[in-house]
Amino acid sequence: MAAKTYQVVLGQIETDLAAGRLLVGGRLPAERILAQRYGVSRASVREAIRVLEAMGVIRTAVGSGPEAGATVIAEPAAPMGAAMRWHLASHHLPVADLVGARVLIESWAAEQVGAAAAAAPEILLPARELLLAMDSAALSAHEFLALDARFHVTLAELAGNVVITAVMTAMRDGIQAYVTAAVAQYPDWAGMVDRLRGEHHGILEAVAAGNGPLAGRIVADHINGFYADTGVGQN
Amino acid sequence: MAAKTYQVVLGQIETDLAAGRLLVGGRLPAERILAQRYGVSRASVREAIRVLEAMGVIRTAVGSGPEAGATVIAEPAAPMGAAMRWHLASHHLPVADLVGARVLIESWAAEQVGAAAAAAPEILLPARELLLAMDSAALSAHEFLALDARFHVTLAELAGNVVITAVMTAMRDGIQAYVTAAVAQYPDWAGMVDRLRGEHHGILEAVAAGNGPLAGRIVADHINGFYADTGVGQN
DNA sequence: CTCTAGTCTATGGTCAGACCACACCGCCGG
DNA sequence: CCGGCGGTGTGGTCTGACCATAGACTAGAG
Repeated sequence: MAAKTYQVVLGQIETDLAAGRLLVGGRLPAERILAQRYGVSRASVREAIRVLEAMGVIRTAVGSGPEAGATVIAEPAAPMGAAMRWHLASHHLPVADLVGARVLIESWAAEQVGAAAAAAPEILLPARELLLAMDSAALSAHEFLALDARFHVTLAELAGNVVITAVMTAMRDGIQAYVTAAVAQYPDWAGMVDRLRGEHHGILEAVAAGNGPLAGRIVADHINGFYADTGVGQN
Repeated sequence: MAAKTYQVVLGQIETDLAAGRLLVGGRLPAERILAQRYGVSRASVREAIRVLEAMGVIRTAVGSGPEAGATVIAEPAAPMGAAMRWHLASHHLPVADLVGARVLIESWAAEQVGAAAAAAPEILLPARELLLAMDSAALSAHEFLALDARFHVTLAELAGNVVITAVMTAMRDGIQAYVTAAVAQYPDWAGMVDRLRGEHHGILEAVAAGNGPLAGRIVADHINGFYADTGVGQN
């Protein structure tokens, strides 16, 4: 199969990226320049740029000045989240499998963080602040869920593995709409919030105590319990 | 931020997909038709189609007949693999993190499969055949690695979680070039192959015996050992 | 001298229309 | 009956134009 024109452009850009000629924070040449340089039409360059954008490799902006143009970024979670959304939409990615993957990844992350927190307890500060914010009574379900999502992603981040963080973020992105929809119909949301708060504190305490395995078990129960009660992933 | 034209098109297609108006195996209308239907230019439709292609949602082919056009597919692993390649290239995704994620996912998968194989041993047949093929002495390093990759992905598939399978496939895709490059410089490839063969059989035996935890441990050692010896991910 | 408003310019965003390459489908002549 | 050959629908690519935006520049007013 002969490479399509836009794939040739992608190959060139990948080479530049790997060789360090393009750095994160730097900018791609203008579309018209790239078209001329590679001897292709601007339309083909634009198709390549669309793919790069979808892959979280660049961000485009119109106008002039240092913020404009195609800037190289590094957002590995974005394409994975988008991919999960698309394949959830096409009904070929069961929500239950996402839940299973979350249990695996988050319980592992909790274990790791438990070990790390024993040596450097201060790393847990961001997570503590999120829990404090979630203890506020005046939160809407939507706000609470947003903080909840950040709490889980933060814990995963603390495990210090970019791949795990990316997958975790991607799953939250993909699943968010389903959670919001399920919660909107949940009869006893106030009670649910109370329980979630308690479980969150349990997780953080276990992690802070350096008890990784316990933290992992609580996380697993926390996630499984939530999805079992709300019915997300049961269809 | 006003939605760009191609994003509008993507939104329409996502709606159709979620509503079941577009099914896997079905075909998108022709680009010219879509352009007319949404009142946009064909270029914008094409940009949307490029994104869908990158997301593993469609496959395009020229010509006429049932195989031509944009066919809806379901390849969630493809975009994740591509994303990992891109972000490995931009040096913002350490190979070591990929290795860590592999250890987590594959050892978990081995545990799961161990439990499942106790009830239905025949599910291991494809994995057995791959090991037999790998025992052939006449394999080049490249061929061996290809079978090795399939063995690992097959084990992950047997765990029956689409997300895990996708992430696993993606990691193999992303890491493949690095492994090939490292192996090409490895001094004692013959010895390495012998060891890998032995470890693979050990994994499969533990799985077949229903000893999930043991299988998980062997898998973890197998992966960590390989990367430690070849030096992949140490830079 | 300073500030403001208007203009310039570089950039991505979008469009229209054309032509090519390809692969099936069906007609028509042998 | 069958084989070649043109029709037709599809994506692939190019050209060239114009619009929208946002920073940079500049001339004029105060």
